[in-house]
Amino acid sequence: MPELPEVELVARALDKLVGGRCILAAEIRRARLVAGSTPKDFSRLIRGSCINCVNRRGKHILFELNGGLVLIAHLRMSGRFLLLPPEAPLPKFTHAIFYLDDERRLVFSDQRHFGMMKLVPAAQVHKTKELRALAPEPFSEEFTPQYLASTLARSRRTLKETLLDQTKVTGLGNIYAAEALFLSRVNPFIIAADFSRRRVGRLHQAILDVFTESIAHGSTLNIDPENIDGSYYGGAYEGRWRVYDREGEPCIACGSRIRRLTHAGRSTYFCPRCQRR
DNA sequence: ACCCTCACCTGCACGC
DNA sequence: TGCGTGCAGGTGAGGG
Repeated sequence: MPELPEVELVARALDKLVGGRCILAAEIRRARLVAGSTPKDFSRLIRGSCINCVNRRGKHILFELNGGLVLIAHLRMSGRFLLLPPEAPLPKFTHAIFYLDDERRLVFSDQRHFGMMKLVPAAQVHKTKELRALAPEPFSEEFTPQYLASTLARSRRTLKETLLDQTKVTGLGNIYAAEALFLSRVNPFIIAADFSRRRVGRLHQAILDVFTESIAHGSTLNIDPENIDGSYYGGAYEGRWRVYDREGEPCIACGSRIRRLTHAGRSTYFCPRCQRR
């Protein structure tokens, strides 16, 4: 269920915890986890690799291995990386185990089975179907208000749908899209192409602000790979949502009741007063 | 190129 | 207590 801030924090934590470690062996327990490969081939390919560093692109985690391979992982809704000490039992829904050279195991567990992993040559990473169509990184120089304005101008879908499209803006999910729209006081149901160009700057800034704030506060979820007993919930940023999951509660700005509408198959939370069309 | 629907899974909260 | 229903933070395939 992670969005950009969670994935960023997971990647940073993994970089610190497993950067420099080597993978002695890998065990894939759920075949469909590894896209485009068999568990056997995947394990054979990754065995003996050392992890140079761990990065992020969009919501994908990139393990850069020596030997010219990159492991691309996506957590989707419920995927989680855990670093288990030698005696710790495997969590439920363990789909992959990487045996490291420090006696620990890096485990991928995923209740809803939506997560995926893929090994690709380093030179091909950004040409894979997973990464090649992604929009610019929100914190890159490319992601300017002008970029956002011209992207929105070409979409006939609503702002909310367009913001969730990773080829238009990368990193937003259902929570932070709602938060960014609220913060900039923009109505989620405006057709993107009809959105006033004058207001794009404020929306652009709000996107950066919700990401920055959440990363700084430790995100909404408890994604610490070393917190192997903890629940997924209980992240430091939890409870700081301004509109998400607050249906019927008072708007923090005006006191109106926050509304929830199902839109494009997903819940959209907004303040009917602050976010008028 | 764009946009829509459905599919992938398990668990949990809710109402009866 | 049990059972049915709808919902959950993400994306890709396949169709038009």
